[in-house]
Amino acid sequence: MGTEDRKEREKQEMRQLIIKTAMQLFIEKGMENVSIRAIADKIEYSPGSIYSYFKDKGEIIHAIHTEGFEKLYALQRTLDDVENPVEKLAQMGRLYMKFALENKDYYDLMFIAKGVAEKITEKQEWEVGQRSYNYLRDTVQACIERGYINDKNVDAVTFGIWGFVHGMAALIIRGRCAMMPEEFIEQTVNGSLHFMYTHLINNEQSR
Amino acid sequence: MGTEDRKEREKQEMRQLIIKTAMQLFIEKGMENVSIRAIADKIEYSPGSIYSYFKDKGEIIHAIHTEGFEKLYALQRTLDDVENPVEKLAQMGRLYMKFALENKDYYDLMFIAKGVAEKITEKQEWEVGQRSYNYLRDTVQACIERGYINDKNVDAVTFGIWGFVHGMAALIIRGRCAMMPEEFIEQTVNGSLHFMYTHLINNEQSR
DNA sequence: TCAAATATTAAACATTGTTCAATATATAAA
DNA sequence: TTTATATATTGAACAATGTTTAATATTTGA
Repeated sequence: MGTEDRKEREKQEMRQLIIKTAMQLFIEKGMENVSIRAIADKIEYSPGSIYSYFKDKGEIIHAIHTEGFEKLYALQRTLDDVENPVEKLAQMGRLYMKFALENKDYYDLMFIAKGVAEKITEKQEWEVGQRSYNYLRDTVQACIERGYINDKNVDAVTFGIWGFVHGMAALIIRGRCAMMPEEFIEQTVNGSLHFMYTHLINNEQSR
Repeated sequence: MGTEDRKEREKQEMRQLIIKTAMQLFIEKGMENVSIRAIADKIEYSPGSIYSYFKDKGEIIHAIHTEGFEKLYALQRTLDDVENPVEKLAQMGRLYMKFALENKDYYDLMFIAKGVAEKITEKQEWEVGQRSYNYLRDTVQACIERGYINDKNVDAVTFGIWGFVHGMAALIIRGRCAMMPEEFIEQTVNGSLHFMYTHLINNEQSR
């Protein structure tokens, strides 16, 4: 009779509205300055109502978190056609930094914020992140197999490279770059990425 | 007549007691689960009293933050006698990771936590961190000057190397390493550090 | 011993996430 | 259409948070 389907659809729409509104407020006022009441106010519902759609605040945050991973993975997949794994790695680095710095709130939630990762290990919900990690790992693996990287420890290299880009992003997002003027950050990051790729990777003739 | 000196000393002792107690509770129950009331309880004072010694909670956190930087800098200075800048860089990397992973709460406060860095830019209180940064930068500079690193952009290289170690530390501390089993983390980090130093640095004969 | 300065307290405030009985609304059967 | 049942929504209440402040103890200097 279709009415149950509609109910379910409306429920999902409401969930989406809450998530969307929460994200708007996150960007506006910063993640920790957004209360359930503020979200409820904005959609003209009572605070208690939110709890018929989400178990708690953490579940809202987790939903946004997952959305972020979808976005990142979609970006990574634009590199599917890049044949040379070194070129792919270089582009992925730039793309990753771009994503982090242009979506600071998403990135924060995904990779920095406290109290988000804990619940994830409970469920097997890391999958959505695992996809992105594997995409990087496969590229590193290809680099090693084709002799571009002289280190057989795929996991160590992958983690190191991830740490490298994440580290810069995290330091910038969490405001730990007081030692350099704001306007130099971008070129410094570019310089660092360049340094990484010219030094970590063997040039063609050496393999 | 000395009584003012004593007053001042007692005030400082009280400040220290509060900081010490706060740190204890931070380690015990995690940074965000420590209330002013809990600290007050533990030292058998009223919550309000804390505010005669610290402007607000942020000032307590900031004091611990500064303590952390003292500890880190002291560690770095143990490398003063290492002549070879490459060796010094390698050791500094290991030492930095060790500090981060053995003092997760300090490290979190110093380099990850939100709401700590903001107040620092207000004052010129970044100095204590700047010292540590310069210590790294000077070492990188020496590496470049002696031809161990083929990149003239000192700041980019320094930031990149810092990002590299910070990134790994931050991912571990904030629980973003679900893709690898707990017991492999240490050896992976060691592998990454090794990868970094064997690839970023020219070997002796090439300079 | 006593007035002035200082330290400490307990109570109050506003804000937070969350719960829950009461109420309104929508649905399915008669 | 009316009625009973299920669902959705509300608003008040709770406990915990950081912080302020008027009242109270305590310490100080004469």
